[in-house]
Amino acid sequence: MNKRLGKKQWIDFGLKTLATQGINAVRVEPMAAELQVTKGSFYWHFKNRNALLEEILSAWKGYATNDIITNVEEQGGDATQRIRCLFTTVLEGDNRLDKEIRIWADSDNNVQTALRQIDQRRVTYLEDLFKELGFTAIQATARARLVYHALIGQFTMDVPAIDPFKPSRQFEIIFNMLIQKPN
Amino acid sequence: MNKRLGKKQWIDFGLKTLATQGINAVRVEPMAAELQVTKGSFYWHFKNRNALLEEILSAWKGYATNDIITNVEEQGGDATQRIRCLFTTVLEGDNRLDKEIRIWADSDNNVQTALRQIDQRRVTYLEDLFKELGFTAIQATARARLVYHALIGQFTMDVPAIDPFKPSRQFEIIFNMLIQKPN
DNA sequence: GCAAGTCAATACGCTACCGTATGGTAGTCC
DNA sequence: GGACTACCATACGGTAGCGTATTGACTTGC
Repeated sequence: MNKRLGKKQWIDFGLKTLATQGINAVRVEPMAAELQVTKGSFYWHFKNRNALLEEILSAWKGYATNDIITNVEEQGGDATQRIRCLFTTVLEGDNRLDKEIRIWADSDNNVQTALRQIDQRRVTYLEDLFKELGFTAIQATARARLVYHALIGQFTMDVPAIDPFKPSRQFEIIFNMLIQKPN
Repeated sequence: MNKRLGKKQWIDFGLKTLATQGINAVRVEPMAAELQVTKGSFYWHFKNRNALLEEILSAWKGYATNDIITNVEEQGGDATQRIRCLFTTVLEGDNRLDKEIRIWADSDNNVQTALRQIDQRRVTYLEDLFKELGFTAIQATARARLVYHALIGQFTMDVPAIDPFKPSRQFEIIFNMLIQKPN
């Protein structure tokens, strides 16, 4: 048993706490208690609470940049398949961290900025997929935004991702709607 | 000049503070300072902070129940017009309060419950509109959810509601997409 | 014009947390 | 085995905010 902690453990635990209990629960004394150490440990690794928050944010940036998109691209397939893949990946994933980051962003400008960049990147990716399907720029943009906003909305209200009764049916309807060319 | 405060002023100011600075800023001493009184006033009107929070929540429930839907219904018109009206009303409105309520709900179960009810009501309303347009139940459900989630997503990321350059164009695209019958 | 009722100021104790200072201990290096 | 490093405990002082108790002051009813 390695009772001694490293900086990484603190950051990981910070991320976990953020994801499960929100940014307000990321406080040094309570966390120290849960980790069975005192804050003496914390202040050895970090200048102050804010330093931890910054580390947490940049850890998330790492995850989010090297993210679903990469994953989807690795799976390959044509645009239709990739869109489908992206959907299911997001819908089935655990989005609590993303959600809490979004909430955190409401009260912290650095987080806000980081989040916007990630959002931008994702929307652009979606746009490209739709263009690949033959949609015009503006058609692609409209669709990409609609989808992305819906995805965000989906998990900020934590809708049970898959309706237990009519599961994939709705998914297919929406999917077809998005893919259908206008007129 | 009426320097004396009533319960209502406190609640209103609470709502305002919530909308502009989030639930974390709804604290009695800071609010008292801004209102140019001491907390002696607050504790005369309320048992404790939580009592204020409850009042705030139920005030919001009032707004939210007697809400956009009522508004849209008053405007009248057929389903298409009403959907269009609902869209623009929401997109042009000030959704900060709704957003902060949603954030608040993340850390308070009562709020969560209230919010779910409102969400439910709104989605159902949308569903009915789509049914009125001749969609089957499941088609209507899928569309209603997609739209609602997108709307939520739209303002939880605070996307500039109307893109300054291509304003209504995207709106029309999405609108047509939603209204078009499958196949 | 005086009693009741309404609102507010002040002063206090309490908790939760931040951050610092200082000293202690267990491994590592030579 | 002494020095050095990495980590942790303890004790302390400080702040923000909650809630309570007491007193004061203005307002209205009679």
